[in-house]
Amino acid sequence: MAVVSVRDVAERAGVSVGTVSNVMNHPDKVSATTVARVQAAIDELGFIRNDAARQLRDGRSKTIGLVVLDVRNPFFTDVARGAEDRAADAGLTVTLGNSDDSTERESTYLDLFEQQRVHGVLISPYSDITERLRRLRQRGIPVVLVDRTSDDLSFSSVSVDDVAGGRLAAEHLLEQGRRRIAFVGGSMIRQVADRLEGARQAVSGHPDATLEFIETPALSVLAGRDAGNSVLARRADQRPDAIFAANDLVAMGVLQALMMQGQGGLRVPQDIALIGYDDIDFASAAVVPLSSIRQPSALIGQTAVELLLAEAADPEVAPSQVVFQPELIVRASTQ
Amino acid sequence: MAVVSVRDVAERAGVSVGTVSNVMNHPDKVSATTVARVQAAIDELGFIRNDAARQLRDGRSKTIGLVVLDVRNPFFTDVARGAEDRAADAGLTVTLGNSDDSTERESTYLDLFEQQRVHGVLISPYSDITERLRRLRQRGIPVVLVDRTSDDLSFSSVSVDDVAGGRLAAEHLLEQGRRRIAFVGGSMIRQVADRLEGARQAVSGHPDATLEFIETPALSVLAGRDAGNSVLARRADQRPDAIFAANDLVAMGVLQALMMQGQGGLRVPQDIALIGYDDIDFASAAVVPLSSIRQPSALIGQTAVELLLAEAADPEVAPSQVVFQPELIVRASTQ
DNA sequence: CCGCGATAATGGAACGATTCAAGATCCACT
DNA sequence: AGTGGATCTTGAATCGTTCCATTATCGCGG
Repeated sequence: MAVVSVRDVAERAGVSVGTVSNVMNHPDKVSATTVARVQAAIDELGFIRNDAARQLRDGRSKTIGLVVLDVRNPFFTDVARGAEDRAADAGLTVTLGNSDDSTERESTYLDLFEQQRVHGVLISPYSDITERLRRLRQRGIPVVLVDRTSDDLSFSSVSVDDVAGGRLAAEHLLEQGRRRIAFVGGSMIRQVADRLEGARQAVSGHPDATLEFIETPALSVLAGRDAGNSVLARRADQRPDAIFAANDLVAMGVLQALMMQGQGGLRVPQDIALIGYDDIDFASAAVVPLSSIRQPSALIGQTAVELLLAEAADPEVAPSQVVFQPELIVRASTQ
Repeated sequence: MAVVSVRDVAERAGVSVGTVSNVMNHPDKVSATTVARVQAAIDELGFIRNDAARQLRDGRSKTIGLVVLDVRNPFFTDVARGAEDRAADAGLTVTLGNSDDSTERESTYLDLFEQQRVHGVLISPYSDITERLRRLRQRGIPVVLVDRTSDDLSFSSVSVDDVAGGRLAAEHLLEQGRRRIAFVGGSMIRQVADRLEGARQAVSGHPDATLEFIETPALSVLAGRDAGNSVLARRADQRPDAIFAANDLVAMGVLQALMMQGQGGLRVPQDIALIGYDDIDFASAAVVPLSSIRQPSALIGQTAVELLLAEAADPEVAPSQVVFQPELIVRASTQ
């Protein structure tokens, strides 16, 4: 009695397998007494449908694949939560994949999702995989870009205006009287480039201000710490008076490095002002509460699922680009 | 040409479907020239196996289900990462479910995993679902408890000695000369009860020390903040001189509440010492770097998958209980 | 030149749920 | 009692893969 199948249930209830299936999927097509009898058999035997068989039949699974750049970044877990909640409303689940700044991992997840014939794919792309995504869609798997717009508008996308966000951050620093700004970040993703571009635009309006780019190998606390230490190691007159970090993880790393040093530590914001990006929960709890650029993370996830469902319902629907505006959150680290 | 199946590949390569299958699963049973020809056909057609069909055939999926109490807690994402990595080595993936202190959600995920005929279930249980888990196993789905021991040792489990952890934390506070200790936490999970019990044991060795239990509705930053505010609202002589928070999220909330208040704020650790639990990455970056009890989170996840694989390979193998020891990490918040 | 063993390749039967056309049953009404 | 129509139920076909028992092929020694 290891596995119970519809056949067993049907036998027990004295009906055909077709009827059992109807009881579960179209109860209106079955008389009340039969429903009751079948239901009883299901309960008695502890029958659980086999998802694989259902999926095989209708060609697609009830799972949405989500590939993010870094699961350890609370911004992405928040996006995932938003997506999960919205998906649950539609009876779907979300499988979370983590590309971790690796083209290979990213590709592996797409393979996996394609094998699983997922209901759709939400992805915050790391490498340029437009062709790959196009193929996915051609095979009937809807794709929605997350936290990124589509270059040629051929995919639906949900994103935040990163250029505007970068501008907001840099303008805020300039308004606080800072003039030697350093942008700390790296990893070749669009978001970072856009934020840097926004900062450039802001700085270009101030002839006496400069913008320096300190590149990091990743967007992590650790990478931020290294960058912070490199700044600390400079001669005092070579240091920036403000740092704009590509995200809050980096900002927190920078902050740790700047302040932890027993003797030669710098003061934030007096010596160096610091602003991050994402406004994760922990930003407000940092050594010095962190100014940041807030993104509506959960909403991004929800919206992405909505666009996905729209495309799944009608593959011919025109792709739509949803762009949210970021918001400046000022805390102690910049004033 | 929407979907390409083995049949199409077979036709293109001029062989039977069985041979195509053999090329993919038992290449040694097929001549080199045929392998090449079939491989070419696969590439040309862009064939991708249908997971549902494979699963249906061999009865179980290549996915491990993991149910955690709170995905937003970095401790659990770290556990998940560890599990994912180890699972990937075995060619398996991990689906992450989030019970969020809800019996219903927990149960929903178990239903889902059972429908998916997952390879196994890793769970950090919220409610008492021993019977449910037993049934899962009876149906051939291995179960391993995570961050929790099995009451009757009938399940394999990977956990950390929470009583010892609680003792470590409280003893440290006592050594720092604190005598009025408050334990802040809640939610009816074992971990919390054990940590409290450990604290009790430590305090009971000091006749002049007291332990108070401040219950919270959840283990979140928000709940911690509320608890912190309630402490702040007390008359000064009614306040504890040390707080042991059930986890770092709660601790960070408490910390925010104690310090944020413009005027009446307290100093940590001078007025109140504070220690958390888990030692998440953000603990060291807090307003006041947080002392904590470290758990080997990624290792827990890895080990859990290993026990799972052992049980999957041989269901008769005796369940084993792996218990790790926690480690005290002292930072500024307690000294 | 036959037959033997080994190696390759084949074809069809599962796996379990769903669907759908066709058949069975029942009831009301003439 | 017979008929029409509505409501239920049935059983076979289907999804795409893997497994396994057969059959085909080949080389080689007798």
